[in-house]
Amino acid sequence: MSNPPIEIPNRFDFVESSDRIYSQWIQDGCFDADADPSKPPYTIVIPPPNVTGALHLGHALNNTLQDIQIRMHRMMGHVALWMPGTDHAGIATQAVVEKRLRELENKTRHDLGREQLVSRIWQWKDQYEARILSQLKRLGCSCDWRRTRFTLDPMCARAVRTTFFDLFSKGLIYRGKRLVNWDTYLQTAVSDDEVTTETVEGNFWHFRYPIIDPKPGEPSFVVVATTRPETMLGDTAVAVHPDPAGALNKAIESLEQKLADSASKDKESVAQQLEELRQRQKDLLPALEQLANMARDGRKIRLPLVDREIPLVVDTWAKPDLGSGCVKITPAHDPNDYEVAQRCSLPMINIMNNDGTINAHGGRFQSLTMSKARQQIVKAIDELGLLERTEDRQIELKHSDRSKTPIEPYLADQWFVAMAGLAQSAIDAVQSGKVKIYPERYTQGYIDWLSEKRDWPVGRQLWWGHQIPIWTKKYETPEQANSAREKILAMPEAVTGQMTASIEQPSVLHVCIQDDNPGLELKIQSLGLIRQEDVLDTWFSSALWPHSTLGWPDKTDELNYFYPTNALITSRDIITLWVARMVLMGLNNVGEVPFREVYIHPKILDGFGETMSKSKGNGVDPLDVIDKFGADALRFGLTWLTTETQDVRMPVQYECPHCQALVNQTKENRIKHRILCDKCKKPFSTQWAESTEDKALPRAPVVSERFEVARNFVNKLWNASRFVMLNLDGFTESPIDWDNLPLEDQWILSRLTSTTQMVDRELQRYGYAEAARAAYDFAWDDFCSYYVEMAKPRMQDPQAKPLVQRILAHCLDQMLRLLHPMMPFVTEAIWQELGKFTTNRDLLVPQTATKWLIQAPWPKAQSHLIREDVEAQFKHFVALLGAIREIRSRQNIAPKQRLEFSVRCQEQFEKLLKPMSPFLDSMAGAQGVAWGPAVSGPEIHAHVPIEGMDVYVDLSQFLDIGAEIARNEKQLENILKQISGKESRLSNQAFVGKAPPEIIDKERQALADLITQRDGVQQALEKLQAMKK
RNA sequence: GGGCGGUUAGCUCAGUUGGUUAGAGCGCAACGUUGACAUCGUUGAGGUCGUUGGUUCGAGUCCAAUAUCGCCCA
Repeated sequence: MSNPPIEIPNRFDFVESSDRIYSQWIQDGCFDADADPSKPPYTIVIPPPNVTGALHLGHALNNTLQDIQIRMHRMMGHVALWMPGTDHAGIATQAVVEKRLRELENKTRHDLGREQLVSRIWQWKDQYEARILSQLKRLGCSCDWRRTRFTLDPMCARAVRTTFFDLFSKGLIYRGKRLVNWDTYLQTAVSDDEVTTETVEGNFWHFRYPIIDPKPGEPSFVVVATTRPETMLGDTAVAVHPDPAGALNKAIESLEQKLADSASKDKESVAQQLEELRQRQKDLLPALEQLANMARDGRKIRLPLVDREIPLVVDTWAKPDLGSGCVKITPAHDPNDYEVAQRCSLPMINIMNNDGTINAHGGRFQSLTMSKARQQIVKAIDELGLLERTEDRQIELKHSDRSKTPIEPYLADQWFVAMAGLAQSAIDAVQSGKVKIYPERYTQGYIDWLSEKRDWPVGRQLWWGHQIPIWTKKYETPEQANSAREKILAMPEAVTGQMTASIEQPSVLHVCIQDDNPGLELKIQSLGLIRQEDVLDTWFSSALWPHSTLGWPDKTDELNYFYPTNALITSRDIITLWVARMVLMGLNNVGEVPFREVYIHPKILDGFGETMSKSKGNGVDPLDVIDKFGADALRFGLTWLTTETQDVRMPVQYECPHCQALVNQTKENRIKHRILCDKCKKPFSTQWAESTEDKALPRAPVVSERFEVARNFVNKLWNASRFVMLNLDGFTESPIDWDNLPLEDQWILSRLTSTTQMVDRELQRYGYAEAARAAYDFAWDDFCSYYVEMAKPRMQDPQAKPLVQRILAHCLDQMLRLLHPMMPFVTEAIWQELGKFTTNRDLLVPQTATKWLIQAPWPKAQSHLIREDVEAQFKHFVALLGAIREIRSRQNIAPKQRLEFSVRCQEQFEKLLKPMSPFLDSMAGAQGVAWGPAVSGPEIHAHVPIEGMDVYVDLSQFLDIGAEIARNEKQLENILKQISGKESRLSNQAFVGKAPPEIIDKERQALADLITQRDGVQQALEKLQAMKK
């Protein structure tokens, strides 16, 4: 099979090829993975993207890296399953839909009701899921789409119910009153992980609280300071430190220590703080001591505005070194105060409604928002003459990551998963090495976080998610609750383990039902129990993803074969939220870790080092990049950038839709609705466009020049392949005479083999950039710049041609395989073209090429082909070629002008390089006229000394003496610099005495070479200078 | 406050266990296009490796301090 008369275009048409190839893969079931005990499995579950919105560049990176592993392992002969799907992302998705509802229809979720809103969210989900999956397909992801899952689908729902029931039965799920982070905008609790702290300008208000019946000599009021004055409505105590003198002394001591340790420029401020504390010791301490005594004596305070009697208590939370030394205690609205209340048995008064307004406990401030109440309370306190002073102050304020509004700490009923045992199991899994995290430095954070063993608040006051399968009733007495419980546990459904019940002290009954069972639910409801409205935290269902997608709780063949999965590839911000929870849930449910390895990849930042996000306007849509550069370029570009230590910084540009000029994105223009092109001055719109006028303008895609490297590489590979195929006419499968291969063939096979080793090794250890660079360097430098160039003259020789063809075809074949995981489309397209010429081109493992490259065996390096001696010899050829090219360039000799050179060298160099003359001819337009130890340069020449050789180029026709003198002078200077460096090193007794002998020998040898070179250059210079005169 | 990471050419990044003259791509300069590729080729210019100190015969690499940027946790 050879020589079909076909035209190959000189560009890879990725637009035409990609969709066609992708659907052919699908058609042939190339991505399908079914349990096959005769082969090893390789499994990755996708980190399910949120259906909140479309994918961005970070997802493109994440999924490219997964696809590389999947494609490589598939080629290695594994049954490679990549499990796809999406995540319902409770808060995030509901928030987006609610926001649209408000903007477009001016309605709230309560106007619609639960059912209606959830149905709207399903519509949204359907739309974005489709979009996300099509993005993944355009990226080339080889997921087993038949298995696509969604965290809210019936299969995942069943896993959630089963898990919840199991944990509840084990007593690991409970309800309690806890202080939660309340998002007043979304009206739900959010976890600590969904909260960010920001520094804002605020105030510190100092209030006077009157003391009831002070004894003679005692103050008539205490001063407390607060950044949130409205919370005073819920104050239930004022605290003072039990031992103010001791606490102050301790603070002073630690500052003194700090003063001694700190650098001089910090000393001043530390000294100042110290002075303030000493002053405080003098001025304030006696009063604080007195207050502590008063507290012990049971003195009470009259809380202004609400007119409530509250105690003065002692607690170490009051810091004598801060403010007045006294602190108001609002247990229902501050985490620290909550702890004080528990220690001192104080009542907890909740003053806030779910929507962030003041409730009935706020008296006349009821139904004001917290911020309105703040103003009025400060005013009222001031009018009572109780406002001592107001300070400006920077305060740390928690914000909800979801709604970007300030968090109100709030006492609420909350469902928790008890973490102690579960967390320990997940710690053990990593410490024992059952789960390995790459790069290793992320391990500590994982362990630290789990070690806190904080119970996991799993309830969310949302409508979008898995509703908690618990039915609840509060009884009048514990006895009633208990007898109801016993009645339920005696029901057949409880006896058979479909249902269980527990008591929340003192008299609340909770019934948990395992499966979706409307009949049983009605039965329970008829007993007056009402289902919990809350849904579960999204991460609860995500935590089950590796086994729920494989069919758990059923013992499916898939679960048996594909679990534990091999690798999880994700981003560092969800190591705790997701990775840790998957580990502990996998261990709890299946009894085995969910994956063996976790690879944490870099994040993509914009040109200013900021994370990309839609809300900043600096995000990049992968489809824009794919449209402009092709999916292969996007993938290879991202792979190229995935180094171990660094995040990826990616400056982005708008591509003008009128003239295609690139306009740099800046912090200024990235928030604009319309931008004028720098070049054609015409306006275009951005993602922000709102007015009909702006929207009518064409939108500029946002792209990055950083994909040009990869786009160029795709082109290079395509054209190198094109060259090979255009030269395969008359291809025969003749056997190779391995023992008598020419140097260049041995060399390229050696390079190919090391490259194979490198790519294989690096990809298996997630060294993506290293693998990409190795493949790139081989293809571009070794194969294209040398081997293909040397093949050109050899092709003219009918005797040499068959061998060259075989080696070319072999190298191309192997290169395509190595590059396929990184750039699947172009390599597959070439594979199909190449197959038209020959399907038997693998020199090492004689085999017929598979129909699709995606199914081809992964190359196995045969290390005996690595020939360091050959590679070393080849370097001399490269040096000689470089020397001649350098002279050509310096002397500005026209490319078509041929020239002659001679080489003074040892015989072994002559033997080595003389046979390669044809290559110097074709690659440098130069002909060697004399070789050997006796050679001296022609009368008028340029001279370049290289290792072991003196190269002379006959310049009688071209010599630009000035240029030649300059070149030699520069070279001489360089050589002299090196010589003096070496001489001083070698004359250093310490070096000669202590350095290892091989290093010293190397230095001596290098020095001798340099001296020879120096002499040559000096002679040449003398000659040139004589000619000039 | 604690932890992690970064700082190397104009830009974006590599740099093995310390060992010749610190590399790549882009950008820049010069030359070049009828046979794989101008998304290309050849050649070149460009770096006191954030700062200071230490260990060592020898430090971009190891240690300490420091500056600065980013992220995570409190």
